[in-house]
Parts: sequence; C-alpha cells; structure tokens
Amino acid sequence: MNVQSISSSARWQLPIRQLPDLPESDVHWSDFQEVLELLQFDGHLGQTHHTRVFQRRRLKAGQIALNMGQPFDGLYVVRFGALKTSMTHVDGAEHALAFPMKGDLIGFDGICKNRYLSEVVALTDCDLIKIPSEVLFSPSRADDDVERLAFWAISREIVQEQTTYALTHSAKADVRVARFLRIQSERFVAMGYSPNQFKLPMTRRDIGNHLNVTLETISRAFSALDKLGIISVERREIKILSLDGLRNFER
Amino acid sequence: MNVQSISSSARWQLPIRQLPDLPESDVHWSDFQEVLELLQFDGHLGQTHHTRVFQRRRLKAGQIALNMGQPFDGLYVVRFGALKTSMTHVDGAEHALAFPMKGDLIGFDGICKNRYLSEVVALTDCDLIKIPSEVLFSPSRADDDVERLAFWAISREIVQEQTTYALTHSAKADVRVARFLRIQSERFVAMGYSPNQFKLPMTRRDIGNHLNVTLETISRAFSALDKLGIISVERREIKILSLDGLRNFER
DNA sequence: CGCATGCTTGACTGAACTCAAAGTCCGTGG
DNA sequence: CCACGGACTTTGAGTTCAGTCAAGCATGCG
Repeated sequence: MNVQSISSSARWQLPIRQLPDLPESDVHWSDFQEVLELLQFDGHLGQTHHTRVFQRRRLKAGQIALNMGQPFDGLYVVRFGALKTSMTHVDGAEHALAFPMKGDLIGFDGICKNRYLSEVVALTDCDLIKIPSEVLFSPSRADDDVERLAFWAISREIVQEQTTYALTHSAKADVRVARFLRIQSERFVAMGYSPNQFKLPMTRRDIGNHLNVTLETISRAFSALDKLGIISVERREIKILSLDGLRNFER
Repeated sequence: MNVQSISSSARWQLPIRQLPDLPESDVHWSDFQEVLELLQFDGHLGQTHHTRVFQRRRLKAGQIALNMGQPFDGLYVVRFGALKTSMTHVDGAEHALAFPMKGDLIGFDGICKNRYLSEVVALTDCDLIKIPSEVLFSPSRADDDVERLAFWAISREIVQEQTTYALTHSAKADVRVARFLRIQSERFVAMGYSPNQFKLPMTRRDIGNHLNVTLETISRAFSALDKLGIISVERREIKILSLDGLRNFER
C-alpha cells in the first residue's frame, strides 16, 4: 500500500474531535433566501415566501464535520471556509473526493443508506448551514421547495463530481495539476474572488490523494509550471500568471 | 493524447443513431411497482396505491440512448441489457463513467443544467423505463412518491459513483482489474445472476477507459489472474474460480 | 527555542504506456 | 453457405513517466 496517502492530519485531529459544541449564545441562523443565494440557485420554485430558517454550525480548522458511518441527519451548505471530503480505505490509504468551499453542498452521500459514507474535515475555520433531514423529508407541503432545492443541488454536485472524476483520467501528472489549478481558479471566481491569485487550503498530500499521484509529484509539477512562467508558487499561495498558458498545458 | 481511448465504436454507431423509433404497436409500459422492484427500493413512501405508468424504450446494441448535451427529458431505469455512460473530451479521449445494467438509473447528470452531460450507449440490446421530467417535477401531489423515489435513487447512484471512483485510486493496474471484477460479480448477484460466471458486456478498451489504464494492461492483468488460477478468462466470458483469491489480490 | 509538519529536490527503480505483430471472433455480403 | 474484413484480443520489446527512498530546508506552533 501507499504509506504516504495516510491522512496527514490524523494524529492531531483526534483530540479536536471531542471539542464540545458551542454555547447556546453562539448559535446563529440563516434564512432560506441566504441558502438560495449561496447555492446560486437559478431554477424555478413554487412558493414565493419562505419562513423556514436553518441553524448554522461553526467549525475550527482540523475539526471533523461528518464522520464516515455516522447516521445521516441532513445536508450542509458551506457558508464560508474550506473542507475536505475523503474516504479512508481498510489499508489506511486516503482518497480525497472533493474540497468543498463556499456554496458547496456536503453530506449528500448519506441519503441512500441513511449514514454518511465519507469523512468531512474542516481545512480552515468554517461555517455550515444545516438542512435537517426532518425538513428534507417533511410531509408538509411548506417544505416542498426545500426538497426541490436539495434535489437540484445534489444533481449539481454530481456534475461537479464527474468533472473532478474526469480530472484524474487519461493525462500525465503535471497536466492533472494544471487542470486542478484551472478548476480551483474557476471555483474562486464563482465565489466572487480573484481568479489569478488564491491560497490553497489543502496540503500537497491532499492534492495528491485527490489526483491520485504522490505529494512529490505535485510538488514537482508546481515547480515545473513555475519554471515555465505559467504560475508562481509560494507555498500555498498561487498566482496564475497566464491562464491561457495553463489551458494550453492541459492537452 | 491517447489515441487508443477514442471510442472504439464511433464509426459504426453513426448510421445507427438515425434509426427510427419503433412503431406504435411495439410501445410497452411499466407500472410504478415494477420500477420499485427494479430499483430495489427499501425506503418508505407516502401513498400505498400508484396508478402512474411509464413508457419503455427499447434499444439495439450500439444505439445511443442519450447524447451529450441533449436537453434533459427525464430519468431512465434499466429494465434489461447493459450500457455505457461516458464523457468524450475535446481531444477525443473517452472516459467511461459507468456500465449501467438492470436496476440502474440513467440520466441523473442532466437535472442540474437541464441537459445530459454524458453520452449513454447500449452495449447490448436494452430495455429502458422512462421517468419523464414532467412527472419528476410535477406540481401534483400524486407524483410526490415518484420524486421521492428519484431522490433516493440518485443518492444511491452517487454512492455507486464514489465506489467506482475509489476503484481507480491508489492501486496497481492489476489490483484495479481485480476490484473491477469483484464489483461486477457483486452487481450480477444483485441482479439475481451467478456471482461466479458472467459475460462482460464491454470491451477491454472500455474497461481501460473506466479504470484509466490501456487496453493492453487490462488484457495482461486478465492473463495474470488467469495464470494465478483466480479466474478463468475466455474472451468476455469470466469464471471466478476463487472469490477469496480475488479479494486477497485487492491489497 | 525546539520539534513536528510540510515542502522541495535528487537518484534510482519499476510499472505502465507505446509501438508492433499476429491470432481470434463475428457479422456482412457475395 | 462460405469467404472476407473489421474489430477485438493477446503477447512481446523498448521506453518513459511517476513512485520510492532519502536528505535537507522552511514554517509555524507550543
């Protein structure tokens, strides 16, 4: 097996898992409208007025948002921060499925079997909005729009998943890295940030586990793209000097 | 780029695409109960009596079920036969996402953007059951159960997708092939067939595009597993001689 | 200040890709 | 019905790319 793919943060996350919940006074709420905006929903809904509010959940960097196998209790929308969803194999090898950020949906793999099938860990401090399963599967007509929204969001996540799935296919390692950076850039744009400069929230090892290459290969690919003048790398701080160069490199 | 990954059947599929629909007399229907059984739905639904029926669609081997980019018009459940869903990149490289068979759902990547994002082609003669988008998004309360069922089935497909996604990660080529065969075996069991003997509906190239290795590597891995006495390969006819041996080989 | 984690780079090795050739199966048309 | 051709498969030989092992530096936290 691949020793390197063992979760880099497994050791120091353990004590943090037992962190107590925040005190009552720190509980905040988000309304339906904010969820719509976060998800950038562009479809059509039945009702015009929504009174439903959703509880938020704040996480510190390194904290586990959802454990693998834990009973399904709802979907979460990222309000801010970055996370990592991953599956750990029996042999300890980790597979990083995605890196959810603002506006992304979390927990949708838990609906089918009524337990979450992947682990979700906060890479930075995070704020999540919880859409509880009671609301999701409510018999009340008032919650139909919530269900429909979730339906739409899940389909969107599937597409996202397929895109990143394709990312790791049929290409040399440095091409995968170039694609990864391009997609990261596009995601930052979608969140309203700069496409040309951003800070990666994940380690080289995480990226490697995501693209199915080793962390050394990621590092070398970054250095190579830097030498070509396409990007500038300073630890996790990435500047894209030529987006066209990056795109050309992808084939 | 990888010339080998160009769809092997691209040439002779073209004329078949224009096949006319079957005559009216050949149109058949399936009721809600049959769909439930095919999907092996084990959740809870509100209503007890369903009158909704769904039109079937028959395909010949090689025919395209759904084109990439085509407007979304519904979900499909496989009644019998085997298909391949794939995405073709700009450079002509094909990525085989999945091989849907009896009881699997097709077309769920089309909901988000209202057009299908992958191509689906029949590998054998097929029979599909169509759940039209009108029913899926019907404002009628009578169709709530259809929507709920689709919701559940999509979540199941996500899990399936993540499983096969993990399949291609962090393992040597022959281990991937062993995993692939084990999963195929399990799927045949779920469909009520033998776990130890089955005929693969797809080519070596298709498997390669799915596992992200070349067709030669697939062929060599099959030969290696055959030599080890774990399986017996005769073209597409697979006999699993030792399921334990196959499992042990996976690590 | 010290240590753990993360990152970079180099040298070597091995697994998978590429190219090539030959055999097998199957559908089609004569 | 049989012959042909194309697609599919197998196997071999050489090459390349990424993994492995190792060493050293940077960073940030306690």
